[in-house]
Amino acid sequence: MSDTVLIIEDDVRIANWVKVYFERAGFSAQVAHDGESGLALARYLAPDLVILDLTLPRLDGVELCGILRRESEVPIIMLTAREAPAERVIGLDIGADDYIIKPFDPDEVIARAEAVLRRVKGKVQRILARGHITLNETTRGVTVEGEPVTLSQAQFALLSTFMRHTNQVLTRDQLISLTFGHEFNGFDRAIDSQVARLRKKISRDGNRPIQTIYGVGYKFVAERE
Amino acid sequence: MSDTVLIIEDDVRIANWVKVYFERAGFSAQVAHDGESGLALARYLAPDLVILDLTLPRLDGVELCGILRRESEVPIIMLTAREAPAERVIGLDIGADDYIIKPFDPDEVIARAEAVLRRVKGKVQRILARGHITLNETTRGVTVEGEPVTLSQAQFALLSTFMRHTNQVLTRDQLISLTFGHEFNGFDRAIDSQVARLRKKISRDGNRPIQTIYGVGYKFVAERE
DNA sequence: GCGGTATCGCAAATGATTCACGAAAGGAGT
DNA sequence: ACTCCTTTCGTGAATCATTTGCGATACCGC
Repeated sequence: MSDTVLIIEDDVRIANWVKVYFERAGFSAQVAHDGESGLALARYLAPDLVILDLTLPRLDGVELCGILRRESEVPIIMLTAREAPAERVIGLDIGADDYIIKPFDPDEVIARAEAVLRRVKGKVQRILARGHITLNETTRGVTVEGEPVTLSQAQFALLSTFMRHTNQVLTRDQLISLTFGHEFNGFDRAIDSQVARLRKKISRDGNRPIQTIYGVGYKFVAERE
Repeated sequence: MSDTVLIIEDDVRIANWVKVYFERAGFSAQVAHDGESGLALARYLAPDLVILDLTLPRLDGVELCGILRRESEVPIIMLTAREAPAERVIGLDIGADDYIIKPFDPDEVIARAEAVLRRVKGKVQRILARGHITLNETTRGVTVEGEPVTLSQAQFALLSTFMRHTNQVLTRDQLISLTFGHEFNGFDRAIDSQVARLRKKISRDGNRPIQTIYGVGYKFVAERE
């Protein structure tokens, strides 16, 4: 399923040029040449991304950006004239996700578009909840029995690995490669320290989520005893 | 009640041409042909909008724009000669709300004028409030526990980014691209300085909204501890 | 009792903060 | 246009804080 892009740009030559590049990159692209038809098309198509020129006939790009923002969450990339910093700020303040200064490299447009799409799509808060522990990957917040706890980077990553493999026994090597990849500078017993520190922070009375499997490794369990 | 427009343009032909279009669009329009009489007329009429040529006899358009800006809030649209990017910046920096490059389509002038008027009149104050901090994007004012504080341009933009992503961890790279776009001249640790300066201004006893996430970045939180 | 595991503390490394300096930009007054 | 003053902001050094690998020792489970 390819993403559809709506390009609103009054200069026909530029519009088609950008369109071709988007299509070549696997997008489905549509073009509008003035603000009003752009708005109409945006409502009709519900595109995944809007490329919006700042200066447009019939309905200004800034205006249009504000309208689109109020009506949907669609990511917007503004095209601005070279050296127009004041308008740039306006464009961003009004809710555009990115902007590109003319004249631009079409490859750059594609790259930015993909970056914005990645960013916006990943905006859904990814929350893991197991038993009395929640882990929010967006806010990087961890909660134990409703209380927030603060974890270091490594501890957070380690807990994330554990929670993604609940009720599964993991050896130290598995923990290391799942959590840190293969760029870990310690021998496998360094994990013990991290597990100890993690345990100290997320264990509560009668609830020790990380169990030791003697001679094998560790297991994260969610149920209370 | 129709809006009155003051057109300050030394080329009599162009001035009248624009005047006719404005009147046809329902505006009441007046014309001045040099800077000094333009200034006098502006003071006398208190127009709702000024169309201002960049190059004027007796009193330069840039000068005039600055004077008008200091004396009132009247929106100003500059008319600039094609291929004068440096002057464009000056025009906007000096406080114009928009600019149009000659030669222009008169319909475009009307459209821009209406857009600017909508923007200025629709004094929808865009205010962000998080905890004890408020940020008014329209007036560019910031308040901490009811007290106004003054921030630099960059600090304001940075705080705005933080407040738009409350409770979300942002890396330095994210902060830079969200706040300044891709035209940032510094390496990523320059953000540290700005965060420090911003913290100094918006932190209060027992309330440090910008948290450090060691090894990751920063997080703006709204709650008190 | 023995090999595996927990706990603790330390020190090195990494990251963050603070401070001051200087360049650059903006503004005021002449 | 020129000068002087102020503000802003990136940079780097010094300082401070946190993290974390690792060893020593005590503790378990089998």
